[in-house]
Amino acid sequence: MNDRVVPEAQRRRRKPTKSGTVLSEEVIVETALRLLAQHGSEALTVRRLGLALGADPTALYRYFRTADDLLLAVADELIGRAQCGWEPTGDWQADLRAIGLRIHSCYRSHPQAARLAGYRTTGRRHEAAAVENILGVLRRAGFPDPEAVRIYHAFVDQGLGFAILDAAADALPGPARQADEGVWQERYARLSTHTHPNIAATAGLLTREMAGSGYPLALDLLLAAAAARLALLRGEGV
Amino acid sequence: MNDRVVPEAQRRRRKPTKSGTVLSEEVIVETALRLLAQHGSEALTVRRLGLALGADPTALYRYFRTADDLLLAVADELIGRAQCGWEPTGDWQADLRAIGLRIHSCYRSHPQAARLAGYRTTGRRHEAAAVENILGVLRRAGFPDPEAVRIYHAFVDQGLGFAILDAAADALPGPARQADEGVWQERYARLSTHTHPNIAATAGLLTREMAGSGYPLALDLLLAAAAARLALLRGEGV
DNA sequence: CTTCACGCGTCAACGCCGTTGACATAAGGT
DNA sequence: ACCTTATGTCAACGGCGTTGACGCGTGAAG
Repeated sequence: MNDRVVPEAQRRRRKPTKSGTVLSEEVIVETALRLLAQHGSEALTVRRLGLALGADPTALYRYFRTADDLLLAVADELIGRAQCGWEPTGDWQADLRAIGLRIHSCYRSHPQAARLAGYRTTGRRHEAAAVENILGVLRRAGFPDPEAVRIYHAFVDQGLGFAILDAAADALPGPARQADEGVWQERYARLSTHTHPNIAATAGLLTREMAGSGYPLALDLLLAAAAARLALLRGEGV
Repeated sequence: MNDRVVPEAQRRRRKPTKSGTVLSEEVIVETALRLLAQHGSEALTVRRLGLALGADPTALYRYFRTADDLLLAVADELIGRAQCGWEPTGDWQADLRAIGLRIHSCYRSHPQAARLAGYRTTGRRHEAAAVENILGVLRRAGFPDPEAVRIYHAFVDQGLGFAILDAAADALPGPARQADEGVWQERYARLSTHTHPNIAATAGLLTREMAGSGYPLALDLLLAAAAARLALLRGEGV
């Protein structure tokens, strides 16, 4: 049914659910975020969300056309939270590092939303603000416009790519997640020195390294290389 | 049931299905890839795969313990295809660049599969070979083991991250994809100089830049920064 | 203060999904 | 030629998202 949903602005009557709570888009999105944070990504089903809200599961269809729609609303909320309170310091490398890490950690803390919607270009308010901020940092740092735009692209998509990759791993249902993480110990640490000498020689290091995210290092490498380019441009310019 | 699956090596008897086809891991994985390519990522269900194979859906459980297991096999096949035919040249930067671009383009040519399985750690044959190769390139280049492992992690996850990000965008259903791509022209190019000065100043550049992938530049930046680190290590070492 | 339209919570049901256990059958070493 | 057992098939389970019909009670209208 397409016309089940009444736009939030036009809602007039509020009927409490059986258990007494009053529903709204806001309450539902917040409950969904709480559910995800507390009980993992498997917990977000229409039925369980209904249960958590103390309402019939199908009541949600009065607020969102599909479960997908609900997830997009959750994702939108995330973008806002990632940027909330950020201020430029004047040190462009520190600023970009901070922005990158914020996006990454914010997406990872709500992995299934990140996985579903992290690669979309929304064109909405929060996204536009982020683009403006990052471009500003780069141009103020002294990158000429064409270079600023190219680095912007690499920087943003690197952050989103890692965010989606790590979020997707975080969002795996329990058993699969443990299995994937265990591979480094259970399997790679036991490969023969003969067939896989390089893995065998670094097995212990690998197990430890792969437990975390590769993003912080990749981010630093990108920033370092960008700084080298900037120095080169300045050196030639003068 | 855990003991339904007989390891591929030990399989002896082959009984054709009702419709006459003979099953094997290989046939199943290939059919799965075809299904994904032709009918999108939602098309990969046990039941539909069984239908496409002309077999009872549950016959798959003789080959893969769970549907997730099957997905891992698909992921590994993708990794294998990305690597097929690659040979080291001795120039570590060129080698890593080639591997990175291969993974990226291979995943993008199977966007549905990449989106579904690109972030998994399979621990299977092709993945192990890839890990071994990349570690080998880095260690032969002269990176000490701890550094080699860290750079391996950043390099691989950056490649996978961009691959999944770009694949996800490629795999968007037509209208949504055009909408997302159009945002740069339709929306960002029209923002006011006053509220978004940096976007307004670079709008034309942005529209052109965001049409492609940011990966090639990000890859080069990562390799350049890694080379700088290596030079530093060598300088100090001597 | 009454009336009454309709917003929205509820219920039952549909058709998918992955997975299991029991069963049928035919291949192949002996 | 037998007999073990690999492997295809079938029926069934519980969970999922989603829909259509129903009716309660709220808030506006008179």
